[in-house]
Amino acid sequence: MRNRPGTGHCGVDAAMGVIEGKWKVSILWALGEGVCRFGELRRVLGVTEKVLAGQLRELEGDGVVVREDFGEVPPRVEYSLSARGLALNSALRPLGEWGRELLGS
Amino acid sequence: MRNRPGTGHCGVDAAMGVIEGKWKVSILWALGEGVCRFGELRRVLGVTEKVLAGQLRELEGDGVVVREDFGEVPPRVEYSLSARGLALNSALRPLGEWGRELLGS
DNA sequence: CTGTATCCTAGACGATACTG
DNA sequence: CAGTATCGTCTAGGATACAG
Repeated sequence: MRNRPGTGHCGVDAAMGVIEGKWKVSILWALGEGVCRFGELRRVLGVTEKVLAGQLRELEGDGVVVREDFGEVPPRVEYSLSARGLALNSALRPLGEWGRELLGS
Repeated sequence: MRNRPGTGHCGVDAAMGVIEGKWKVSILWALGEGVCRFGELRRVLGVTEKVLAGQLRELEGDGVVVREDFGEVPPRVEYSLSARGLALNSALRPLGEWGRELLGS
């Protein structure tokens, strides 16, 4: 969903652009628990390789996720949160509390 | 975008469900400035009636926006934020700051 | 194991016309 | 003015197959 309007709340829009994607916040959440391998992430979330790879590429491009390739055979790649990713997770917390209240009402 | 996973960060997911939609946060932002009529909103955002109406219905259904119909002729309808909507706007602020930092880097 | 390449579908969004 | 009704488009996401 590109082409977001820039009505003045630009910061939120920028953040939404980063978060947008069906699995992004789930990935952020999972990586918040600690480093995670591709396949592990895949199993936990229950998402196809193509989609997971895509979301990870975007998160990586936005600098919130770090990809580390160990260049081994068989392949071993680990994903983790960058400092920026950690900050994003924190910024998401109030929203999470708001949502939780919504659920319990 | 329904069918979000429930990996444990359920609150954020619930919130994302409410916010999801190209114009939702813009609407929230605009109404944060004060009460607003349908056409006014439409002009400010530059969105079609159909889409705006849809987004407003959903926000109303989620209890963050209040619709007041004055039953006049010609029609006069005003939209505003509920207490819950105000809280949502506040919960969005940290995310906005995170996004702003992202922009200025 | 960690991806990429194709193909396909649902649904969000937009353009336009119309109504009370 | 504040919508509803139709129709068309576009793309994110899913299924599947294949590759290094």
